[in-house]
Formats: sequence, C-alpha cells, structure tokens
Amino acid sequence: MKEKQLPKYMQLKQEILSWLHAGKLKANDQMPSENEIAEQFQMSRQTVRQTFGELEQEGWLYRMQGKGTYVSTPHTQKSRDVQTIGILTTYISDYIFPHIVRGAESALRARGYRLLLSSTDNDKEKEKESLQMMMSQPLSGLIIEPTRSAEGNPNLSFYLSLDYQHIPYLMINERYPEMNCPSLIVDDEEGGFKAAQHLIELGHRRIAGFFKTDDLQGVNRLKGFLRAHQQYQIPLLPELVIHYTTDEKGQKPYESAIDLITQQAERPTAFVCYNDELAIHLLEAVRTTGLQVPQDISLVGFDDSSLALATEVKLTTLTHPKTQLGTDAAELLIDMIENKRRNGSEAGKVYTPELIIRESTIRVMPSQIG
Amino acid sequence: MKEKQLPKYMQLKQEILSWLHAGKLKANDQMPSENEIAEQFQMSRQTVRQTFGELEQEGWLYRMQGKGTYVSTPHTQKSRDVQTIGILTTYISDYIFPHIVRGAESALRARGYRLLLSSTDNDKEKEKESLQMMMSQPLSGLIIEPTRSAEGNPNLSFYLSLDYQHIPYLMINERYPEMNCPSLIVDDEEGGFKAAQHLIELGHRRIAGFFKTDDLQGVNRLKGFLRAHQQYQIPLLPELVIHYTTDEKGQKPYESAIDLITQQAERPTAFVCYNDELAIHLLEAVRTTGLQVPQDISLVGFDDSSLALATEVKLTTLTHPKTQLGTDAAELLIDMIENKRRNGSEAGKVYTPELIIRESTIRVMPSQIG
DNA sequence: TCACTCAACTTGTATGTACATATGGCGAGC
DNA sequence: GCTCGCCATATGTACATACAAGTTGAGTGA
Repeated sequence: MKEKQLPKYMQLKQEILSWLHAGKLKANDQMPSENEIAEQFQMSRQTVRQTFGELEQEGWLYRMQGKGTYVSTPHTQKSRDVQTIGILTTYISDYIFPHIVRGAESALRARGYRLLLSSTDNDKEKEKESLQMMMSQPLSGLIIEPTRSAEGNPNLSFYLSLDYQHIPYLMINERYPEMNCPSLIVDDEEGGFKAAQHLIELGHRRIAGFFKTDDLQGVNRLKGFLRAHQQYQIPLLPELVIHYTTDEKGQKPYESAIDLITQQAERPTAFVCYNDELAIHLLEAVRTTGLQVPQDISLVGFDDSSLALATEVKLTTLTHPKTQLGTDAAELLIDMIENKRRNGSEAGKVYTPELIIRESTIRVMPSQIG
Repeated sequence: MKEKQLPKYMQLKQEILSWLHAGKLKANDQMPSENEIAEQFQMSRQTVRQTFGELEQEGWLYRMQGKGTYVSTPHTQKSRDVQTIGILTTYISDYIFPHIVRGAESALRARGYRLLLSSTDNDKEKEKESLQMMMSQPLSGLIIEPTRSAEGNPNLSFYLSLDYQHIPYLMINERYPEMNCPSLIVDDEEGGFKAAQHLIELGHRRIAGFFKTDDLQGVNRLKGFLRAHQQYQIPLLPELVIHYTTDEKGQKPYESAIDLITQQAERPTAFVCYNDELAIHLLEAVRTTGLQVPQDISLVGFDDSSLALATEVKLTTLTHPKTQLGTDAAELLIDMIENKRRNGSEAGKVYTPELIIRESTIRVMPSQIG
C-alpha cells in the first residue's frame, strides 16, 4: 500500500467539488454550516474550515459572517477554467504566418483557450522580452517558432525555466537542436530536393538557387537543392547559388538575378527561389531584362502562398501546411496540457512538401541547351 | 475610539509585509520558523500559520515542509504589473488584418503590454464566445473590429459590461452606431468617391461597382461610388452595381463580371472593386473573356495590399492605413488606460484613403465610347 | 403596531495539544 | 572514509476549546 491516503480536508474538498460538478449545489445555494458538515463527516470544525478556506480562495464558495457559506456564481467559477496559451512567432503579418496563427487561434478558441500572441521580428532581444512578458502571468502552454535558428539560442535559460515550471511547449517550422520538445516541422530539405529534381527532369542543367540562409529553413532547402544535383550528377557552378540574409532580401537576390541573366556567358534556364515572395520579386527581375517566364526562365517558389496565384503566370511551388500546421500545433499542445503528457521530441510531426506544377516551369527549350 | 483593532494575524501580516518592502528580507531569505515568530510576538503557532498561509496565497512567501518558510523571488511579486490587452478582429489571416494586428502588437510589446488575440470569422456567435473568454480574466483594454456591423449588435450586453467594469475599449475599421467609444475608421465613402471620380475623369461612363454589403465598409464605399455619379451627373444603370455577401464572394462577383462583359449590349469600361483581393479575382475574369486590363477594362482596387503589386498589371488602388491603424489604436488605448481618460467618441481618428494610380486604369479608348 | 431585547445560529479569531512527515546534520559503526 | 540510522527541527494535518462578532427571527413590552 504505497498509495497515500489523502488528508481529510482534501477528501472533503474533493467531495464538495463533486457536489458542485454534479449540480447538487447550484449558484448561491447555501452550504450546510461548518458544524453540520463536521458532525456529518465526523471531523472537527477546524478541519472543515480549512477545506472551506481553500474552496473560498479558489473561488468556489463565498462566506458571510453570521449568515453562512454559499456557492459562487458559475461565472466566477468557470472563469478559472479559461486557460491561456502563448504563440511566439518571428513575424505576424508576413506571408504564411497569418495562416499559421489563424489555424492555431481557431483550434484554441474551439477548445476554450485564450491566445496570447507575440512576435520577435527575428530578433533575439525581442524574443527575450516576449518570453518575459508571456511568462509573467499564468501560462498553460507555449507554441514557439524559433528565432534565427541557424545562429544558436541565447535565451536557453528561459526555455529551461519553462521545463522547470512544467509548462508544456512545442516548436513549429524549425527547432533548436539542443532542446528536447515536440516539434512540427516541414521537411524543407525534401522540398529543396523536389524543386531541383522537377527542373532537372524537365531538362534544365543550369539552375540557380536563391536561399535565405540566416534561418534553418533556407539552409535545409539549400541542402536539398544540392543533394538533387549530386544525385543526378549535375555539376553545379558556385556562382549559381545565391545566399542572402533577412536584411538583404530586398536588394541582393534581385540584383544577383539580373547579373546572372546579363553577365553570365551561359545564363541559367531556371531559378529555385527561397519562397513565393522572392519568386514574385525575381519574376519582376526577369521581366526587366526582357526575358519571359517560363519561356526563357523557369521559376519554382516555395510555400504555395496566395501570391503564387495572384500573378498572371501562376507559380509552380511546393506546399506548406500553413493553417493545418497551426491547428495541429494547438491540438497537440492541448493534448499535452490536458493529459499531462511529458515533453519529448517523439511526439511531433514532419510534413513533406508536395510539388504543385503550374505555369512558371516548362521543359527546357532546344535553343536553351548549351 | 471607533477604530477597530486589527486582528492579530492581520497585524502580523502588515508587519511582515513591511519587512519585505523595507528590504529587511530579500528574495529566498529564510523566514524565522513559525514557533520562533509565535514566541517573539506572543501568539500561538496556529495564528502565525494563518498569517503565513495568506502571505503564501498572495505570492509573498513559499513554504517547504521540513525546511522552512522563504521569501518569494521579486519576479513573482512584480509580475503583477504586466497588463493584458485584447484584440478582437473579424479575420486574422486574410488580407490587411495581419498588418493591423502586427502594428498593434509591436506597439503593445514596446509598452510592456501583452496581446490577447481572437477572431470572430464575422460570426456573431463566435464574437460572443470570444468576448466571454477574453473577459474571463483581468483585461486592461480591448480593441474591437465590429462583426457584420450592418446588421445590428446582439452582443450589446457584453459591451455594456465593459463600461460597467471600466475597461477602456475602442473600435477600428467600423463602429456600432449605438455605442459611444473612440473609433479609428477609414473614410470609406470618400474612398469610394475617389475611385469613381478617378475613372470618370479618365472618361469612363459605364463603370460597374462590386461591393460586399454585409459590412459597413462595403456599404460606405458603395455610397461614395453613387455620390460621385450624382455629382458628375453620370446616369448609373442599376445592373452595373453588384452586391454580394461574404458567403458569395467566391462566385457571384466573378460570374457577374463575366455576364456584364458578355451579355450587356454596351459592356462596361471599368470596374470598381470592393478590395484588391476581389480586383485580382476579377482580373482573372476579364482575361477569361479574352479582354485585357487596362486596354479594355480599367480596374480599381481598395486597400493597397501586397496583392496590388504582385500582378503583372500593377493595380490602381486606394490606400488603407493598415499597420499604422493598428499602432494608433494600441497607443490610443494605452493612453486611455494610463491616463484614465474616459471613453467617448471624440477621441478617435478618421483616415482618408489616397488614390494610388498604377497600371490598371487608363483613359478610355475612343473605340470604347458608345 | 412598533421597537427593542435576546437567544440561537452563523462565521471569525485565537490558543492549545498531538502526531505525521520531510529535511539536514551528527555520530556510531562498518 | 563511507553508510546508516537517529535526532532535532521544520512544516503539515487534525482535533478541541473558547470567545468575538455579525445575522436572523421569535418573543416581549410599551
């Protein structure tokens, strides 16, 4: 019999809570007096007082000297059940993030959770501020999109204190390798591979790749891009791989694309773009040189965002779960909270991007072949 | 001597709190044991326990069985200062809303407020749920984007209870006429007027208007559209004004546009679209009929969203403050909270949309003139 | 009929005792 | 030098008693 008997006052508390849940006692009903309960349960009035004290603290009962003890209104009771979950993303308004937030928000609302939202603008210092503010009041769980994950994790101590406080959390899109928690990620390497493979199978041999490499997403897409070239034994000229950072995204890739088209002896026949946003941007760049997509240059985007359908030439791109990712994250987190599952990386999920072939890619023209 | 002597346990509580405030006891210092205090203050251990119990409840102390009682970290104490503000929008992921949310979020974060986010999907029932959840825990203020504002306000009681609880709130984008609070709105009627005026001055005489009329935004844009026709004394055929609701937005305007082009004896030469999203959609519709924008049909969008620049033919559109609106809303609300300004409609702000002329509108061709 | 008193009941405060249980240090014994 | 067990001390639980203070209603008296 290792199992410990609950203290009497706790047993009484459970009993009374069960009365409330069973509807035996309704709002503003008067409770039996302390002495009545004491006699009925064969315990002293002091013990009953201890129980009533806790129940009052927790908002289930209220007491009036000289009159008696009463059941609180359901409003006051139920409100304690509303829990809050935080989401910390890099950006809010850009691109696919609103869809992730929306998926999570609707799942959370349906399950009765409130959503705290904060963004980091991909800035470690803001990530720290946001974590501090979020944790300053009771939090039931946290969904995190890591900030600049290719550069390590200076806010590790905050994440450790999440463990210490037993607050469940999970990561989306990317992960900090040193942390052991469930993560919902997209297999970006596979996506990069599929993009390059698609173009190679269409006969392209000079494919330029534009990748944002200050987050793991871009690094992994690049990795898959390279692996496809190796696997198909296509030599890849170093100047056909363009790296850029978040700060440079407005200029560098655009100018590099124009350079590649106009300067290179043999211009590339296809671009693999870090995402749809960049693809649209490079579509412009191609047009300014007088060339056409897809006749002269094939384009592959990433993420299947709304932008991919807004253009006249609909973009070939790779899917991103977006809303589904947000919904899955919220539901997994709620499951962790309600079933007290421990953290652990085994839980997560990996999404494989699927290629969507539209109008921006085309079999390489005979005239283009070197 | 009316003044009642405080109970002993309360006196002790005051005493211990004064120790904490005076810095006599620092974080994680060990308190004297219950028995020591009891002897020192000439009271029983039970009384000391009562005091300690309350101080523990309030977060000042924590107790460890067998070890002793300790002072909590200042973190736990000071954290009570972080306040929470809610934002209730119709949509989260769509269109310009992410920008509004982003503007508000960054302003709030900078000022040390947390952001609770919820959406209504333009559904009154969900609006009610969201309000309930938000108000279930302390809230310092609320930013509301009204749901289906053209159809009245069934959740009025919730808004009245905001007043009752002295929670400041303000409205963005639209307003419930019966409520007296600051509102930040865009002068949509002026926008509708400018859109029509622009086309009229380019010589267009048969201008079709597509408006979503289940919210006030669309109704007002339509109003301005009509006013321009009156002012320039252009007769407007009833069949050139297309109404639709949120549910119909995928089909009705698209089909109506094709009908207008193909069925009408004299097809319209320009479309005024409820927003950029619809404009892109109708751009497609025009293309399927073999006509071109802007040569055959001029298009005006609304809101200057990122979509307006994604297309090959850059959209002529009207500005929307978006991020600025979110930032302004957050800062006004913080001002109301911190300076205890009362609600009142005098505070708000009205933004006037500006016309941005791009490539989708053109002077009417001689061949087009009936 | 009205106002007052008072008894009986409620919860609030205060103290005393007893034992249970968790912690940490000390010393005996290996 | 290490381990084990004991002990002192801390908080946790439980019960008993006493009186204070607020509420209610029945009973009393003018």
